[in-house]
Amino acid sequence: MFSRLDIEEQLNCLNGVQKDAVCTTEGPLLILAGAGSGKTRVLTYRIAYLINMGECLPDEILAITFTNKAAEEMKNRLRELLHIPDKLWISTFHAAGARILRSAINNLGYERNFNIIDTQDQLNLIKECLREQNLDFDIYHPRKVLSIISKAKNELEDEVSYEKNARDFFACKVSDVFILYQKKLKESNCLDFDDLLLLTVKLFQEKPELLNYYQNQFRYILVDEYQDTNMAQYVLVKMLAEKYRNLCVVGDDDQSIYQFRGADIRNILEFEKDYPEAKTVKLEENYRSQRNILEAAFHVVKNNSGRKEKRLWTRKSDGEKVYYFCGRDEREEARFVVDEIKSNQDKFENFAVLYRTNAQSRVLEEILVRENIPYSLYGGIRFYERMEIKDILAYLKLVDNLNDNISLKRIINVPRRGIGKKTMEKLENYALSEGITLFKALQESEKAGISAGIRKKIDEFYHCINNFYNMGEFLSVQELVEKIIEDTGYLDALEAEGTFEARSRMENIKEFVSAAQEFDVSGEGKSLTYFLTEVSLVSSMEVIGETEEDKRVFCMTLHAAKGLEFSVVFIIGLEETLFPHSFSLENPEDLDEERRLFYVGCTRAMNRLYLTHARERSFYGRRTSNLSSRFLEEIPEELIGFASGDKDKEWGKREGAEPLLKKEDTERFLENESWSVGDNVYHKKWGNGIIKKTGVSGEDQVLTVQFPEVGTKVIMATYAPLKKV
DNA sequence: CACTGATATATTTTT
DNA sequence: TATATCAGTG
Repeated sequence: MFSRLDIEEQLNCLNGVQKDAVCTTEGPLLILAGAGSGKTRVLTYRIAYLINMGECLPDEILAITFTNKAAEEMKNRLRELLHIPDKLWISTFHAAGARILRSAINNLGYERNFNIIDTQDQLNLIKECLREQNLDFDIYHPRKVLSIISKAKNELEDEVSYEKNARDFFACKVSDVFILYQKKLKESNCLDFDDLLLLTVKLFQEKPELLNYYQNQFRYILVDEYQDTNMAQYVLVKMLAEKYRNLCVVGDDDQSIYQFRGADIRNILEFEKDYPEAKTVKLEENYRSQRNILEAAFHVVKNNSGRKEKRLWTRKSDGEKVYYFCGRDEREEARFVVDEIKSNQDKFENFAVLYRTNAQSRVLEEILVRENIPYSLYGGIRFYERMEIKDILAYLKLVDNLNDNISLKRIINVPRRGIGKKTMEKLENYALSEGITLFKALQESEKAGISAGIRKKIDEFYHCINNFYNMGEFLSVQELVEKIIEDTGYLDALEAEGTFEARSRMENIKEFVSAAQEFDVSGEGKSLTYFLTEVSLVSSMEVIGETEEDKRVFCMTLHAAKGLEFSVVFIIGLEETLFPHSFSLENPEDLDEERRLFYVGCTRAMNRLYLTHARERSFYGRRTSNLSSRFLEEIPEELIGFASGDKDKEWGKREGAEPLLKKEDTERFLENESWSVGDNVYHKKWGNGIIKKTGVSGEDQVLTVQFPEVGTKVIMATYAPLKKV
């Protein structure tokens, strides 16, 4: 424990406003924290202050972050400030909801060992419901229906109240799907992400004594990224904070970038209306970026309507201008980026390349590989979303929760057991008519009218799962996983496949086993249920590619970059229809969100910012040429410098998007695509190989490549996912 | 029931 | 481009 003097000393590293934000512990407090204004620092110090001043005990604080990563980071920082870290409730809304529901969801007719399904499973379930309702996918687009349902849930509308409000024909049909979807979830004892919030609120509504319990426990509540909360989260906070009203929310309306997901910016704009006694603190001093960068970002975001008036300032100098580059196509753009990184004598880890869509990373990656630059790619397919991992998880989920029809259906024929569509139909019908779970129905497959041969297979599967279930108690998660991949023949099946892909799957499974082991060691006898919860909620942005410790260039979407900072930032693909994205062009509100996204991107940069675009790029197979992004035009000309060194070119006229590079410059970036016999190459599907022969067919270069794993293949160099090693 | 190849189709961001 | 779905065959 610190003495009062220690605390004051600790607070000396904060500025006056920050100190104010930390020390105003009682009553509602709104902290408007601009980008780079030391927000995280304020939050962690506030928590440390509360505890060290003896205002409350660690478990009386609830701190909500937007991502698991942010929660982790906050915990780590607090570990340095406090000696008693682990009792704090620091988590995302969803994790907090899951934790509460784990102890009390039986009040809502679910069991405590519920499973959490991810977006993919959600979509499959929606499709299943649509099929059962005989609804045409072309009219009732599954993704669309899912997003309607998800949106409803985030606005605390469950299937019952949605049905009441459904007015037109379409909504009525959606309502039917909603009801069926929810029924299936409940039968399987599964929750989706939205349920974690919706059901927590419901629980509190139906069991006031429970709400009361938590209200008493959480004397101090902090919510980070408040601008990105949705209605369900807003209500949840409001309920919990009602008793003590010691609610501190931190946010920046200019950085609200999740409205597409139901975040409601009004939550922050109207905080003062909800809590009239609230105090507001503005953190406007930016400690991160040089002035030019800040100015450029400001001049873009100021065009948004309905923002809270504010302007960041910095003590730093103007710094360099914002660099601009226009490439001929996306490869030239990528080559420019890589070239700049190489010619700067800076460390790789100081660079970040940000883009609007994950698809843009491919070209970039290609060039980075070719130029031998270590990099990390964030996003894309996440570890726990890989097919093989989801399969193993489905086994675990089923073992942990035998009601889970969703998981059962996923793995009953994985690896192949000869239990196909027809058989499943019979089983499902039987289960439905008897009102039992699918797992139960397996036991009675004879009554379901299934022939003896297949029945044998079903029995085998049943006993296999049953065996896991019975042993589950005595085994660690790692042991259970190992037993599953052995006994089900999952590994054998992969082995038998013998392809490069199968081998990489086995690698991933190995990695999963060690993740399970890690859990067993650190989790101190925590249950399988706990493991599954953790895995379901952790996004764990995966790091793909060369992982030379931390010395690598970071590539990620603009969304993923929120909360991070880098010395040098590239924002690429600044073109109309890409950024701003085409889906946002019709609606001014969506356009504002794109603009905020741009703002977030710019303010990640400390010392240097590059903005690039390409005049032509292939979109989804098709070549398209785009106008340069309107965001570029919104930046005052005097803040812009030309990366190509050509200062005479006119800036920002979209009509006149003539080459901004001189021809010689352009040629510098032109690709020297040469393949020769003997080159070692890497193919996405077939792995490493060696070029045996080169030739030309029409306009395309044809390569004959020998792959040790799969034999010799003839490949079109222009199209194949091929890289030099 | 499993596999193949052809065709269509949509293509953002994440807990 | 990458994936999903479908029809046809083994």
